[in-house]
Amino acid sequence: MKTKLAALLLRAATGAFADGQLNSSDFPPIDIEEPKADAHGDFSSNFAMVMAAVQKMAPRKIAESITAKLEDPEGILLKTEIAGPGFINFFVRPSAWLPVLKEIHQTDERFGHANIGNGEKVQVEFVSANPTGPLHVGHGRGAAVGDSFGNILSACGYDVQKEYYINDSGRQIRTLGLSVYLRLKAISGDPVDFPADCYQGDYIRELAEDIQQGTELDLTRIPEEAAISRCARFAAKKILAGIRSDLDAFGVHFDRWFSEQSLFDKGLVDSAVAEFKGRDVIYENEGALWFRTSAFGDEKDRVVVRSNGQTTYFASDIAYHKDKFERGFERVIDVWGADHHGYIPRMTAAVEASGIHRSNFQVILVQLVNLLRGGAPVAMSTRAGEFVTLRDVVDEVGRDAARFIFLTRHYESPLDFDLELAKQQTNENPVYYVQYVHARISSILRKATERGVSRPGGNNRHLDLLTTPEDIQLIKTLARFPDTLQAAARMMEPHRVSYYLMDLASGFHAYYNKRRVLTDDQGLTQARLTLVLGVQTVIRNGLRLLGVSAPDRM
RNA sequence: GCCCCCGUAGCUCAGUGGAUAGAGCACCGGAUUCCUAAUCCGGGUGCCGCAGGUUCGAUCCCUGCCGGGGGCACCA
Repeated sequence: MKTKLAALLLRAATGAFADGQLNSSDFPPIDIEEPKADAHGDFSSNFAMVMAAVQKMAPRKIAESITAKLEDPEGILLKTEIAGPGFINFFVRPSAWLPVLKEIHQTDERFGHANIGNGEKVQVEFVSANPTGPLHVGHGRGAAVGDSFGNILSACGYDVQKEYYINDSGRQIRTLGLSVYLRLKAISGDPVDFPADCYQGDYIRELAEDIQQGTELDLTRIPEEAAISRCARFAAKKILAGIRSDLDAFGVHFDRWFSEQSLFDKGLVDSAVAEFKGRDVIYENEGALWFRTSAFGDEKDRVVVRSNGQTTYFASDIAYHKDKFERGFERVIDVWGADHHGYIPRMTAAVEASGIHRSNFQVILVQLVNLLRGGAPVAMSTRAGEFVTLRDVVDEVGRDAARFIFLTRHYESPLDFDLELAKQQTNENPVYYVQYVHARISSILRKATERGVSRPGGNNRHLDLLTTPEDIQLIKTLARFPDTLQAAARMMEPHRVSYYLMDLASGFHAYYNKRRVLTDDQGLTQARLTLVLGVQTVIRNGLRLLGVSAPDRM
């Protein structure tokens, strides 16, 4: 509808210029918006105001010239008005909305999808938690945001790959191995001191018990480094399996799990370092190798190989992101926790040094989650192993509620996640409010079948019986869905879909209380069944993008 | 000290440079012989943190300040 109106405006403006009514044919891009106030019509454009300076004319005067030339061959418009400082307001003929229902019926699960992405290859990397412990609630938020955003991009015509980067190499993994090893020794009675940086959760104890059961070898009696390394590999593998299963339970699936260690195994870290060294982007100072990130906007240079010869995680990250673009992704999006924001300049620098334009690398910084129970903070400490895991949360409040709540805030806002609230089935927990629409409509359909009412196709001839303001209002809301998805994709804001669904749900519930779907009038019943089927389809499509189920009964 | 995010109704939060800034919760009152009451309808709230600037127009963009949270390493 918006694109149609924009085309009409442009044609009218061109006509007005040809007639000498306008001074310039240098027209700005046409922006059509939906006014908040009904009195301002269904759509509105600031076209005339925006070009006032170029035309050297009063905005209202321009608007008059344009609307005078406005043609409406399809009869979409009831009227146009010039209002305020020069807005052109469009009032759409109610029946012009009806074809939307046909479109929903025809495109069904693809309704709302678009092709603004043009098949562009995009990678979304998210979660990527180190396999040193179970996922916590913050990871859950990143998972919900990354997964849903990936879904939305796919729906908008991007060729999306979702990837999880496994930090299965380096210092933290060794610390994990050491933690398990020391716990193992403690279990077998050796006196041990646990260094402060060791992990101490119950899961470490379980891992220690598991590894000893799984082998004939007494790991406390073999050389220490070998034992630690063995513990590390075992523990990382086991924890990663747990992470996969937790994400699976959360409804999050990755196209690829990318191992950091594989970069070393293929020599990609060494070759990246060598390449940048050859180009003098990496240089040596005080025995360490430094990446010249300051030449690309970072505040100072960063170490990639320490003076003891060990590479830093940054070194792997450089090789990893280089590899991403070499795999053909035109755009790479990383979803990180907000505590990593200081890492953005150096990563961007590395990408740019690799010959990629910095705008092709984007980071979504997801703010922290405060876990509450009944308003009181839940104390958590990763090192001490006292925390509520993502799995705990999903088990307690359910996958649907958890996923939806993570997407009811802009990701740049800190989120209070209250476990008690998440379990409540009130309007403060809107996932049920939205799902209830789907269930209610299923119920209407069951009732219709019971009464022997046939289910309408999209082409039913009775749609023009949908004439009440409530009918039209609901269809208008449905018509907004494609725009909502595109805005969510363009602005990288999946929460827009959640808010849209709440809005649609509110519209439907109001409709349900005011109008009957199954009436004595066969034609009207057919028409309204088509309408509520449309609502159900859009709810289902939206929820699917968010990874939330659409139940037929509640 | 430097960097990032936040500051909008009593609370939790939406808000794409546009017109009279919106929801939910909480509070009060009402609606169900009839498709699921996990629902709906009515009732009122705002120096959009403060001060400048850009603009025909700023909650939105820019600068400074105030308040809250997070981050600064040859850690990740």
